[in-house]
Amino acid sequence: MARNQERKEETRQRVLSAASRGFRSHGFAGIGVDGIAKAAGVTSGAFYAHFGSKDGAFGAALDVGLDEVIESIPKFQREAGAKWVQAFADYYLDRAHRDDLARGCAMAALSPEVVRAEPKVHAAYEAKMTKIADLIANGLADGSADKRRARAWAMLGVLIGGLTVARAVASTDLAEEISRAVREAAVKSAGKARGIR
Amino acid sequence: MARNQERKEETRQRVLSAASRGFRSHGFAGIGVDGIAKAAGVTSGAFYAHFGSKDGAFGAALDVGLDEVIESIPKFQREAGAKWVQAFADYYLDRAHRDDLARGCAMAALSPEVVRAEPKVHAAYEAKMTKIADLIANGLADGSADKRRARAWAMLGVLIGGLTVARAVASTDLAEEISRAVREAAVKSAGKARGIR
DNA sequence: AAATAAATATCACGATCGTTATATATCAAT
DNA sequence: ATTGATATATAACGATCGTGATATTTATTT
Repeated sequence: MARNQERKEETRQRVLSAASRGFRSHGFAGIGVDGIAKAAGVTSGAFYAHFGSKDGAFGAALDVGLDEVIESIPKFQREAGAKWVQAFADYYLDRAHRDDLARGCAMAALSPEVVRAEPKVHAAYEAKMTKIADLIANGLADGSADKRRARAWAMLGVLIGGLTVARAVASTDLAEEISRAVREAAVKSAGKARGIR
Repeated sequence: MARNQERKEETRQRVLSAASRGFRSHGFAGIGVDGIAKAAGVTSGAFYAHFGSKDGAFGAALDVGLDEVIESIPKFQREAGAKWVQAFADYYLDRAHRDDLARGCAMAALSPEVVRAEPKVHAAYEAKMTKIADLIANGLADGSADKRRARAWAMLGVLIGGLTVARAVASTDLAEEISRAVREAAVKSAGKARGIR
């Protein structure tokens, strides 16, 4: 029985990760259940054994995608100290991240899809995004808690919007120009930062 | 013959405007040709008489959507003078605009779709977005042309990203909190502005 | 080795997908 | 009134959509 559960969990992971990549690359409506299942090396039967519906798989993919952000922020705050905002912005607008839509940040790839999603997804998104903003605010110095969270939203906004525009333009040169401008603005919007040990 | 062309142009406008609303509301893959045609009160036959393909209709919708922005920026610069950035940001994050995805800003609704589009669409997007950034930069004071355009990209980024996040959260209260933060950050990122007469 | 349970595959459903070919309706010009 | 052109509608194509029912394979227990 143990081997069985292991196998099932492994398949679940493969389907979930294929769903994450698929939804980020093609949007919710841009890929089908069969396409996700095929990318995971299974059929739609296995898909429905693990996730009750396409919406369910999207919710799960969104959850793990935002959890990745929730885990990554404190990591930057620990490793880069008071310069963590600059480090995070550098990573966020880096060419490697810009070019990797399938594995890139869930906030940028999935937020536009959440806009059109059912209420339950909005609620889950709100909970995770609030957590992310609070983690960021906790790594900022000076000002009241409210002001720091406002700066966190500003930083998130410019990173997400900037990455989207940089990805949408045609030329690498312009994408680089936008990336430079957005990195600088993110650091400025966040204001004084502080490392977390 | 004149009456015929008039009718045709009128139908074209109805289909184009239905396509604009449909793509903004549901994304490129989220609505079909039949759905757009039905919303315009015609059938897919008429759709294909005016636009050779679904991609063609998306390109046209993107064009007119970004042209709306290109026309609106100088209007704000004329009417609100040196406070035009604040006025634009206020409008952009206003509840009315947040709640109207179908008729809202094309940059916010369609940029994520352009990311996945064919190269021709990327090129058209780049041309229009460059125009928009230059119009904005022209309404900013101080600094070199390069610096002003960098501030324009920053302002665009935070507005687009901020609106997307505000639209995706569940509660109106949080959407308002984000909107306030983003408005302030947009004005700050743009720096000193100047009206255009 | 046989029986049971669980995981995955197969198949089929009606609906909709984007697109093309053809038919019908509407118009201007004769 | 009739012709010719043009705008739109109808119908059909194969493909894919999301999902449920059922069959088959695989693993565990007796």
